[in-house]
Amino acid sequence: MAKISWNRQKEENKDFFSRVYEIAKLVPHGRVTSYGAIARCIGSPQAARMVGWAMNQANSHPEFIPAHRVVNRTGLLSGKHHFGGPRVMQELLESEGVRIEDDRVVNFSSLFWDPSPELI
DNA sequence: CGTCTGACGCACG
DNA sequence: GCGTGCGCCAGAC
Repeated sequence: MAKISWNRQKEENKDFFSRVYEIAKLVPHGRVTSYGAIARCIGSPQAARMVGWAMNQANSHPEFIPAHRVVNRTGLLSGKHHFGGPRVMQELLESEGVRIEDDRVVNFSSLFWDPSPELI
């Protein structure tokens, strides 16, 4: 039983990551979403931290993942230190027209893109 | 195997 | 609106 459930667990984890990346790729240019929103969207509302981990691993993913469009629920650029430099994430967002003030997305509630209704 | 650590979110004050 | 504490769960050591 151990081995089978272990493999199943492994597959579910892989599926989880794949779904996270799939959602992240759907975020429109110039819009942002949150880790928790992605987690809710794939049916694991308490896995927001895992979404963060998935974004951390997004570099090694073969496809391009716009991880800079994913921020925390307050619009804070909590992952900016993982883009090679502390300013990279902000510059990427600003290049898309998203204004940043004090590491926070300006007008976050309007720019927020909720994946749950859109994905269906 | 126990413990710590987070790119989180929520409740509480 | 902000700081603190806690639950969450996969990895690192």
